[in-house]
Amino acid sequence: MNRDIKVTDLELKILQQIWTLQSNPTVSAIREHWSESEKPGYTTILKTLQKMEKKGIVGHTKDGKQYAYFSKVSKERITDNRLGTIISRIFSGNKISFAEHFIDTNQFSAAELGELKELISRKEQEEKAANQSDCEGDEK
Amino acid sequence: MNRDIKVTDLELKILQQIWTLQSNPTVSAIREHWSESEKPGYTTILKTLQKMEKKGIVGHTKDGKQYAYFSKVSKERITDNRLGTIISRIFSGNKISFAEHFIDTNQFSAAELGELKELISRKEQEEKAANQSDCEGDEK
DNA sequence: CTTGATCTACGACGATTGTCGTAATAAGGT
DNA sequence: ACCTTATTACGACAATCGTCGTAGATCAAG
Repeated sequence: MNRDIKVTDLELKILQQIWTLQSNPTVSAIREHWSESEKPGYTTILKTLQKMEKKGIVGHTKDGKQYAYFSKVSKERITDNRLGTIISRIFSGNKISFAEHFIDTNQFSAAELGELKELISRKEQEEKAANQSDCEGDEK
Repeated sequence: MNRDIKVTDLELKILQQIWTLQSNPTVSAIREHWSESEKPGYTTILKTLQKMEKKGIVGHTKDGKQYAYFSKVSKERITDNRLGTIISRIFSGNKISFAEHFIDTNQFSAAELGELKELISRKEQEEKAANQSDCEGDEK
């Protein structure tokens, strides 16, 4: 039922504000996150929020006469969808190949490269631990 | 002038075929890469290619009465654009945070994790070498 | 209760996308 | 040269997106 989650550019920007702000923002609060020169009209944001609500991307509660919006999709859902497209369409499904591009084209400092290795090492430990408990628990 | 390179879903699928195929494919060749049940009409592909050409995304040469299309944008351009959006909008510009998500949500085998570490180590060496030669005079 | 200010609801519009149908064109065979 | 067929060109259409203008609803102050 929760199919393809696909959000447009404006929708994504709106979601970004909702995710960033701690509490459920009103239309005006969401709109504050554009620079004055690029701020879309109030009704543009509102209408888009209403469409998003119809699609199940956001919901709202009432606060006086204003609406306070909250997200109904996780960053992870959106990320997975978009990243999945990149990997499958551009890198033919090869995650490693994508990773290579990612490492190569971003300027990472030595410290950041260290962090990345740390991340991977941690993951390796996790998997090792998971395998271990598999052997102990699922015994014959 | 080569601004924002933004391609739609269908355009990206078409590019995928062009990138994948070794030589410049004709419309029919491109169209072959859809499963029979989902294959768009011949003219759908053609028209989209024509629009893409107008936008400078592809070009074509003539081969008898057929056109042979080739890509004018690199996978890297498209990747950077799309990945840039993900990192800036969803991960607030934090590349490491994105990497963490990437590592966590994809099921990497032990071997793949090894490859990833190898990739990073290689990058570390490269940077060290680059710094070295910076000190020697080839500095910019 | 009336008024004014502030929000939301709704409709319209131009641009773009994906989709075809159909017309025009070009090659090749006979 | 003529006809058939494969290919390209063009126009149309519904759906969606971003964008507003404006109408309607709601609340607070007087």
